[in-house]
Amino acid sequence: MDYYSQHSKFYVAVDCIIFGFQRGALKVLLQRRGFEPHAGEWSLMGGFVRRNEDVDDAAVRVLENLTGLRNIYMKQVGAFGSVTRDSGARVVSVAYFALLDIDQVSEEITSEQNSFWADINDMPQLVFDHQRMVKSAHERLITLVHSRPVGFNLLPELFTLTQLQQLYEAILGHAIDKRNFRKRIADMAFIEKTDEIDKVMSRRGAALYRFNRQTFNEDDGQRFRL
Amino acid sequence: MDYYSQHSKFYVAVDCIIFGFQRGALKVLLQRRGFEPHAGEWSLMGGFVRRNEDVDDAAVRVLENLTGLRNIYMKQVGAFGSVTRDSGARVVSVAYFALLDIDQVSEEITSEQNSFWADINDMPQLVFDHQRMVKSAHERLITLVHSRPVGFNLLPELFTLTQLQQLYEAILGHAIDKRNFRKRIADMAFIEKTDEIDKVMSRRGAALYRFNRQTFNEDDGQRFRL
DNA sequence: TCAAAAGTGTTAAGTTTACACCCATGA
DNA sequence: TCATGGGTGTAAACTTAACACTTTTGA
Repeated sequence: MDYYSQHSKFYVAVDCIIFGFQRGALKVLLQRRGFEPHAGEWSLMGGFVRRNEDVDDAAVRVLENLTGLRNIYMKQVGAFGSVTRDSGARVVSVAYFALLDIDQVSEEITSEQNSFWADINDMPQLVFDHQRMVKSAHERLITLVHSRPVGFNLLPELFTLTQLQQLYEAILGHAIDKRNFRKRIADMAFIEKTDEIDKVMSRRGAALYRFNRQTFNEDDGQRFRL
Repeated sequence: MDYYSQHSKFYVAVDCIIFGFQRGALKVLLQRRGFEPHAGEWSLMGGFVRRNEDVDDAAVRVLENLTGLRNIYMKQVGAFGSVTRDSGARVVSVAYFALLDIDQVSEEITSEQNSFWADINDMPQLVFDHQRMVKSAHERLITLVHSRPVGFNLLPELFTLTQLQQLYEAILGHAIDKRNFRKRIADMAFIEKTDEIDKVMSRRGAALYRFNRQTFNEDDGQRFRL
């Protein structure tokens, strides 16, 4: 008997905090829990880690199952390991957050999954410690967003400056001065104005912009800061 | 058979990145691994989570076992869950970092534990993914230190401004202008000058300061930023 | 008396904030 | 023609960065 086998084993799960942005609001994808205890209540999207699966890969798998999307920006939030966190069994859960373009998730798939996009400021009660997970994930997102160009993951490829500003206002939870915001954006060469015009949000039309990741990576001096 | 029991179980471990500060250098406490595989090689201080133990509590327990200290500042770094990370068995490990005053750890206990304080810039090779854990922990520490008064955990209760500056230089990895540094410190009412004088580091003697956590918490306007 | 660390201000550059009006368009 | 969202610049306040010499003491 080796040294390892004298120790206890645990279920290991992943839970995903899936962020989206819609009509000026930051949203989180929630799902009705499908098994006891607390079947039918709202929870994050989760799943158990498999025997031969990296924990990170389990999160990717769960996300793909529930949204149909791959290659999504994900980051680990941390492990939640209280003895009593899951009343059904001892489960250590690793939380991940994902940032995606809400329009890429078909309504078909969300209704099939019994899931819906809750406003982060108006969420139903969640099972177990999922509320805490959301809070941690949101805090991480706020920190991240100040120094890394991750917000673009929540927008379509082409977006207007108004959308971008509303996105940051939603994440940070406070208003931003329009002129100052646009000045800062103008200084970032990797946020490129395209020739396209969005006519959906205004009669006048707004220029559409694109985040150029390559320019961002290449231009050594490029930094994102808000 | 309930829904949980169809899933796999895993060993869950904690690994501690224990930071200390000594003679101008940021240090990490390493230990010779006591069991196979890789027995005798350098590793972080770790241990397995017990059946009825919170993961956070396991980290506290491991730290206390290996340093004799309690009530130490600790924060989770994250879970490391690659299938192949531990060649002995499938182990999901949750890393934590701790900040403590190196002088509080007796040399007796470190020699008994086969451990030593490695300079963060000159560490031996570590087993498994422990090097990555140290890197993540250090990055987290750098981020944290910019906005939270956590550095004091690495110093004795009374410290000189030179010590404090050297600490920040060691954590951040770059030199800081002495006058600018001292100006910023002077603006923080919660870093109090005491009547004590340190005569160890200089003939002239340097004023000893103290971090007053209460003042920091109470004074609502107080913010720490470096 | 000298070596070693402690202590101390000013200025210029850069960054951040506050703030209000005209523009283009479709209904 | 008017309602709606798009787009634009300047000045003051504040923050950061650069920089060099004097003090105290024990050996």
